[in-house]
Amino acid sequence: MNVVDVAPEILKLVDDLVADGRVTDPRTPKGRLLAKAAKLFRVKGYERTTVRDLAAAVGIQSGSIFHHFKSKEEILLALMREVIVFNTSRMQSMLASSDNPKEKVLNLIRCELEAINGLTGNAMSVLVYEWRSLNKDNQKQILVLRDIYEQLWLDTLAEAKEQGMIVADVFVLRRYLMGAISWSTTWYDPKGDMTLETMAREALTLAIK
Amino acid sequence: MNVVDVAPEILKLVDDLVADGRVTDPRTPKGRLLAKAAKLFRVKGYERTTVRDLAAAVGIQSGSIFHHFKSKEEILLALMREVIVFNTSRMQSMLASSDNPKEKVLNLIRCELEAINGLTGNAMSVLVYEWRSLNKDNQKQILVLRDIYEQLWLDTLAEAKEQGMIVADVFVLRRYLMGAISWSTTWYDPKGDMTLETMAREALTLAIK
Amino acid sequence: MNVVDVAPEILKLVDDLVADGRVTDPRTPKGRLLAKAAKLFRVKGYERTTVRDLAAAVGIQSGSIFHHFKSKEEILLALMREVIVFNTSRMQSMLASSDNPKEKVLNLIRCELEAINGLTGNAMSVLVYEWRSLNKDNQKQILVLRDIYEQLWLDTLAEAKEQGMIVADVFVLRRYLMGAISWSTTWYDPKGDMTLETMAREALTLAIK
Amino acid sequence: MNVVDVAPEILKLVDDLVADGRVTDPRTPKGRLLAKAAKLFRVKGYERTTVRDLAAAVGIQSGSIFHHFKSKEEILLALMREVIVFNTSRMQSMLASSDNPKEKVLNLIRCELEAINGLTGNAMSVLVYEWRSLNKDNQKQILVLRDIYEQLWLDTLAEAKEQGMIVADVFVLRRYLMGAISWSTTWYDPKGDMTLETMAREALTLAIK
DNA sequence: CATGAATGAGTTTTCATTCAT
DNA sequence: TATGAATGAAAACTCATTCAT
Repeated sequence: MNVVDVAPEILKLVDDLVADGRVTDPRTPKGRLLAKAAKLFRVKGYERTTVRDLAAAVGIQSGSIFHHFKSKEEILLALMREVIVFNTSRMQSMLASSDNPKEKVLNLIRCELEAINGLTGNAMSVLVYEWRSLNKDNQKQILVLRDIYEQLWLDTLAEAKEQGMIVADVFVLRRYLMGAISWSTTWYDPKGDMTLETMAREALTLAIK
Repeated sequence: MNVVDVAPEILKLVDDLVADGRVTDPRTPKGRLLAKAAKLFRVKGYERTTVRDLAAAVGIQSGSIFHHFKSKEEILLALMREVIVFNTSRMQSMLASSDNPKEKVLNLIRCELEAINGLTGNAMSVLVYEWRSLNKDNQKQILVLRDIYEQLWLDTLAEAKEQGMIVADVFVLRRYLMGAISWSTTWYDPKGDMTLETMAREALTLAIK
Repeated sequence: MNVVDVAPEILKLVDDLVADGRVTDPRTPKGRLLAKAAKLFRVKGYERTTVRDLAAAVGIQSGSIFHHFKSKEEILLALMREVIVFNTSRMQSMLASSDNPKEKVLNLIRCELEAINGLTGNAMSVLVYEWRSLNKDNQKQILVLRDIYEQLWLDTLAEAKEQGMIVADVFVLRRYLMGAISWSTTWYDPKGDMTLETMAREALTLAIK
Repeated sequence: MNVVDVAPEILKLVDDLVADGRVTDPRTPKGRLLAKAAKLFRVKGYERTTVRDLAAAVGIQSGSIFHHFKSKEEILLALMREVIVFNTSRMQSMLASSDNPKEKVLNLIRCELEAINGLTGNAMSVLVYEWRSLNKDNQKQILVLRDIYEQLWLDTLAEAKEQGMIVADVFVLRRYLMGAISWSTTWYDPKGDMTLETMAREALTLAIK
């Protein structure tokens, strides 16, 4: 939407996923709609965002929304699906870049903080906080994708624990970290003094001493 | 709702607050309505819970709700106000019981985990996740109460930091802890193997080494 | 709606069915809504009649319709259910009044002509011509009731055939008669010269020589 | 649509009418659209059939429909106009083939049963049951054509009555026959045991003893 | 002629809220 | 206080129709 400095490897990742049909091209009308929806759903909440709000945000008529998506819930679903797909891919490539377990955990934390507070922040917040707005079938669909994502975390934490870097229960630790990181969407200000890197290092000390 | 084993000091606290007019007596129709509302708002979400749902849950007609509360949002507001008032009081009395900073932090954690996953769990979840459903004025009202609550945390953490028990930034740490503990509402199962005490000790290791 | 001369035995029948909960009291708001719906659905067609039309016809707001019926289709369903129940009851009592097969057939014809062109004319037309507007489940429900009604016809025609009064195939004859009689809704004018009794006798000659 | 055995005189009739511009050539895209529309309008009803349904059925995009017809209602109108024109022509040539009034009536019945249950069955059903979907002007237009068609019936029945073959009122008889024959679209199964010829002879006994 | 994205007026339905009883 | 019928504004969604390409 804005001309921001997006790292070239991110642009490459998006292009690859668009080419695979796994995410919607953000330059198409449908992609722009998804971006605006993420923002509105995050700020106002899914239920309080009307289809008219969405349409107004992208400059079309409300009826035209349904040319792109069968229903309002389909928008939410697409949003959630694509944000997990993207961040899972991103995390996978980041994990590949290091062998050191501690570095790997730090990378996961960086990645998730970036996901929550960076480019995909709106969609990630929606994923975390609008879960109940999906019907059971759609929840199941997303759950499959989340499980893949979570397994990356659990495997990495287990590796660190084997090496004695972690004493806590891995499962509980992951849940605590998830809550801690997700919640940052409500208070972290990217324009403030603190960098995400500082945040990541603080978070690492929660997990690893 | 059910006859559960509630610690006598809790009952006493409720009675005191009821006497002060700071919380609604849970044995009155209005109190029962608040309890049911907390449950429904948490499970279905505030927006997706209709006034009819609420009325059906307490066995009255939807119109009768408005003899107790001026509007649906008033119910949400009362819920949030009372759950903070109650848990702030509770935390204050717990803090008074110890001088050891580490013990104090542990007590805060215990208290908040208990608040989120125990008797006031429904209302606490609603407080955390339905924030955007309040209008600006009501948000301001609740914010005043939350600030009092949060100050108890910040003061205690600052004390522990002074004594070298904490290296992290106190503000960031508190936010991380808040997210971690709040999020447990989505995964902690009181009927499972893990006790809240175990959870509390795990959480303590996030903060203090 | 209007003060018409309704035969006392009809009023009695309605009262009995109302008392059993099998038909809606036409004097209640819900009953008046059904009557207006029958008229509108017949004249404009079910699909072309909007809920707003219905509401305007009974002098309420469109939203209030849903206080009485869960959906627009529920109105159609109730209409169809009640008109069959009523006319089946009526036919049963008429059949009981004669032993002569020819007289019985004539009575069935009178009854159906009366149903189509008399008091229940609107609802009967809707029953016959708006069938496809019901979903499969609702069609099944009505089919059960229609089968009971049709069996009265088939049994009576079979009796007349046994006595040599009919040569045609009973099944085909019934279908032809049904079409002939139903279609009269499109052309018979109760205010014109021809009486329903004349119509009935003409119809009898189609069946019995 | 399929390669069915169509009598050569029917093909000839169609060709003549196409040459006159009175009916659309069924081999053209427009003609195929009309055929599909007839089917869909009959099965789902005119109102419940969307322009998208029509387009999908003929394998084009919904916008392209409007290159062939100015509006959806124009399709309905063309359908009705052409099916009457065709069946009127057919009836006229059939009437010419006999001098015997009884034979003539039988031929009319055969012709109408064939029209309702044979090749033009879909369009005929639509003509009979979707009447209210035309606006007043279009109704008037079709009415002119129907009157020509009906006059063939009335003249023939009047002739038979003069010869003492019919006792009933000719007008009422025609209406009854029309209803009886039209209704057969709802129950007659061309793949079942009964032939249309059997049906026609049964129908003849309704009219003539 | 064909496409397909967009329109915009219209539809059914929802639901917090009111108020006479 | 309680009821429950009614309100009315707003919601999601539909769909015939248009039009630039």
